[in-house]
Amino acid sequence: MTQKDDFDLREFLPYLLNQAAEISSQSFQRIYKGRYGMLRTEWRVLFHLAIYERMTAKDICEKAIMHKTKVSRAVQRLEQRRYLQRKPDEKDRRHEWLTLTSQGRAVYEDLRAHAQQHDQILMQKLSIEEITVLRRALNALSQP
Amino acid sequence: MTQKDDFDLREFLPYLLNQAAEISSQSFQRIYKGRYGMLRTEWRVLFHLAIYERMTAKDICEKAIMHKTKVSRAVQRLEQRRYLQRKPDEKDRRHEWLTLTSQGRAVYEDLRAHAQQHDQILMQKLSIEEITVLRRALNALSQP
DNA sequence: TGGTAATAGTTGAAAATGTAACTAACAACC
DNA sequence: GGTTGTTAGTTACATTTTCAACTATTACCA
Repeated sequence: MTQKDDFDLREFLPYLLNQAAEISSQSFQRIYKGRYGMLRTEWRVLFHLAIYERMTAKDICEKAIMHKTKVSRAVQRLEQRRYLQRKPDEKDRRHEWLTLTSQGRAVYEDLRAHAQQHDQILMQKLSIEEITVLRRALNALSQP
Repeated sequence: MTQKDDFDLREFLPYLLNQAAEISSQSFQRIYKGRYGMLRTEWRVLFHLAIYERMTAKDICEKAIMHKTKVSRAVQRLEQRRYLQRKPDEKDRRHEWLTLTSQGRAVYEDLRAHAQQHDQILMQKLSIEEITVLRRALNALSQP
């Protein structure tokens, strides 16, 4: 099992990104899954609602770059657990405004604290300068 | 929908990484899926075998950080399409050595060319310096 | 030697995801 | 006003993934 080719997988960005994303997500996953039985789609929706306060499912799709069926199902489950509320828009009843309940906000606060802690640990693997460049680069790559 | 919190999702590494990984994978997916009907797990196994020539499923699990059931199923499908061959180890018949067939190598060559092209496009979003730092950082984050 | 533990890999059922078709509400145009 | 098109969101079904249990083989050790 010795490397042969001139092409190095370790330089192929989609591969590298996926690898890093996978590994750096795992320990955070243990937290939201272990404490609240949540899925990745769910904490993402929860966090968006916490940060933006009031969004439609469509808004979340765009901000989080998630497919609408994923968002739809995540919202359903978060609603079942009473983490969020829906209110149809009076003027355009196709829209539903989503907001967190106080229970949802509490869960967010807890997870956010863990997320920040988790981020600290990740960042210890990098220098300040690397972190800055990394964030900038990831943001650039995230523009479709 | 205005931002409120002091916590910024756009600085949370697992989120950023996931976003960037997702988006930068999509156009490559169109290629391996469109041309060969392959899945992400499958091109990853194919590429590993092309580069390392001869591996067991276990080796692939470790290198690619994939669960053994994913690898097992990807190997099955690649075998069905005659992209790889299995040979049981004579000394320890729990191991199976996997190698690409010439057909598998041809598919790899084709996909590799596209991968490199795809990487070029991604890298146009970044400066040389950013690319260097990004690769280094992603490799660092990929160490569990 | 025999019995237990460990390892490589597979399988089946349950959970999650992707795709496409669907409903309901609104818009636009004649 | 009625027909057609668009948009937000849901649902049904097929495909993938996950999790746990399983087989087969080798290692360990009394």
